[in-house]
Amino acid sequence: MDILDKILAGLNPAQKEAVEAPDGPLLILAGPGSGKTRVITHRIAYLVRIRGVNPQRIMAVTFTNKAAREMTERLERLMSYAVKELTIGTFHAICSRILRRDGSAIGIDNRFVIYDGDDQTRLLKRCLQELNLDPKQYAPAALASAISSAKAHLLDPRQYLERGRSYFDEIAARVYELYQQRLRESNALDFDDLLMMAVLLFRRNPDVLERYQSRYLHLLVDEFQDTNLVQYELIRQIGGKHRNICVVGDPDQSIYSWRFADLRNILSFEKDYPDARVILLEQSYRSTRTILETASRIIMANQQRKPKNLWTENEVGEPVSTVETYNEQEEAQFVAREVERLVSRGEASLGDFAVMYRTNAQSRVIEETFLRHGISHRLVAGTRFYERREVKDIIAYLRLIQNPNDGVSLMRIINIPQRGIGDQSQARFSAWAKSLDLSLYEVLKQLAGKEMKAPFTPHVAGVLCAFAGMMEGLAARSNELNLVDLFDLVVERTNYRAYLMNMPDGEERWDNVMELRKVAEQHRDLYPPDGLTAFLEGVTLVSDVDSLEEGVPAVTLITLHQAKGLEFPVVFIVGMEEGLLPHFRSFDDPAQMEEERRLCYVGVTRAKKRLYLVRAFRRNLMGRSIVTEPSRFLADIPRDKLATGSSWQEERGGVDASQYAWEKPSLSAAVARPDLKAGDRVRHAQFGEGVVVGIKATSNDTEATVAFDGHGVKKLLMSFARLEKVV
DNA sequence: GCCTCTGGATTTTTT
DNA sequence: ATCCAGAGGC
Repeated sequence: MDILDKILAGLNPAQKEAVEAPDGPLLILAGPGSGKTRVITHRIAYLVRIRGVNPQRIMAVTFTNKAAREMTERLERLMSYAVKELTIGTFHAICSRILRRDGSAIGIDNRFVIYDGDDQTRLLKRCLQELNLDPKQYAPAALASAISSAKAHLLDPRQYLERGRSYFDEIAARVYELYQQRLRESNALDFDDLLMMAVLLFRRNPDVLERYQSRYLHLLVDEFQDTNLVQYELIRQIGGKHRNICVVGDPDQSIYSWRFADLRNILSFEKDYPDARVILLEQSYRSTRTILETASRIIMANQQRKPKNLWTENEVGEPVSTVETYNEQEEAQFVAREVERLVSRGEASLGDFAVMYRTNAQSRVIEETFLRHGISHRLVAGTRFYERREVKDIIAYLRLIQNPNDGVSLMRIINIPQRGIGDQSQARFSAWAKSLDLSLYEVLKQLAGKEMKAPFTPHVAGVLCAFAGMMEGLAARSNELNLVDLFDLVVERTNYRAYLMNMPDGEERWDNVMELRKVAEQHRDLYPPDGLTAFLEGVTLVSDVDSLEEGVPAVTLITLHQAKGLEFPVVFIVGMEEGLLPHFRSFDDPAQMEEERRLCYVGVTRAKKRLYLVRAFRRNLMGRSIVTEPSRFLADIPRDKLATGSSWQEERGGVDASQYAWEKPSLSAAVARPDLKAGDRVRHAQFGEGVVVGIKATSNDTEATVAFDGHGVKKLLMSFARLEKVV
């Protein structure tokens, strides 16, 4: 078969048009399941194999490493050679590579370390302390977000201050300035720096930019709707010469505005590149017609959007199931039983299922329930592996070896394992370094070399010297040892195992250290310093979805955000409630509310065959059980798409048992008290006497709303609360 | 300096 | 419910 036929085989006309589009800017607006990844990969194959473009001159940017990996794998099947020569990666990974290579032009030492969110918070707290600011008043998280915003908009502290409109902004600008100074001293970059510094590098060094511009003849960007201003600028810079910029995105799936993703980038694109060819991919191959129409109806309610006309040739499929359960335990049980039911009927296998939720906290009940049911599952995220204490400790040692200036890592491990350097000594140590205007490590080194006398007790001074000596020793060996041996040496010298084994969950923690060692083994073959660099970069720039393997026989538990770009035959979206989806935090902001809707849309469109929208009538939030309202998004689903005739519009808030869309989850302990009715007078052990205001039947219990004399209105479960009827 | 206890706050989403 | 910071005891 002819190569071109092979590349175009199975593509629809719009996809073909995108793949074969001539040079010049290209904007592809692609609905969910319309084959956008396919289009990008096939276009790359087309460029290389038909148009004869040197693969070294193509850059493809993805949102996650996983997407990059998948793209690479698909390309290997399509072109079998030269795939390694392509530049494929996330914005962060690509920028990091650029900065390692050329960052020296703006004063960045190529041994820089990358600070993750946790490191960033630690550093921010130190900055707050130094500025005598109260971390309660100025939450590190809020400051981190302000700084992140500044960087995403390419503002330095001064520019940020100029644009500031509040007292908080002023404080934030001051913190930002100090924070940035500390980063620089530590030879460290945070995630946002990677992007911002790359842009600055290009701005200040046209010759460097020119090198990249000339090299990259073609630039392809996935998930374009989630790019922010820096990323947009970066694309503009690198693609500026040849202007063969191909961006693919779906405005309806833009869910990262809190990371300063800006939908206007899509509009800007058409303005900045008026000659851009716009291609719409509207045929969807993923979901059943019912699911696709449900999704369309949900997203249609957004005001700020361009209408589009998604269609599919797929079968109508099963109706969407909306299910209300009593509480989150029952919600989880419903999911578990439904999984069991479909599996036992042979309709699906474990790997086909995904349970999606708005907040990570929701995963817990599901996980516990699955454990009890013996349903194997994999939790995307959980306590993230690379954020675990023991893992970060070892990483901190290795980072410090690579880059002695890394202040955050140094302070992290200076007393781990315990060396008797407590808070007091640590504070004195850093204050002293500051007064000498030396980096922390520099001070340590001089201390060890007896070049200065320290304002510490002899004991503390001795311990610091020993620590310095150990680090020096490790650093000295780092050039001759491969990464794994270095890893082992760090663990051995620090006696880290014994330290962990002293803890109650030491075994488990030690297992994590060994798991990390396995990651290190992947870089064993690299030349010593390169292995360390590659390893450290890898462990910082990974995301949780990256480790998600396909074909594992387990149910996937995942947040709606993480689920973007994935698909599953059977999807459960749990917590379809006001306050969760949409989340409370978006209630007062229409733009945010539209984003919540898009998030819901993303979730719904992940499903190929079956979709369940589940909610709990009661949910435990911050310790207290509260009564929920069905998500407003449910009201937009047409009746005929649902599993039963139940209509949320009519029954909003209603908890009549007959309204269950799916089979009623039945639990034991059903205690109905038909003898009790509104108006009855009752007595409760704690609240005293009151009047029954309402009675509601739930799936397995009865709930009474009682107005107590002097205790206000309470909702009580008849199975738990001992209510006595007062005659 | 370190460990333990208590009270208080705290939960959106993440490269 | 759980995590964290600060206080107080060893």
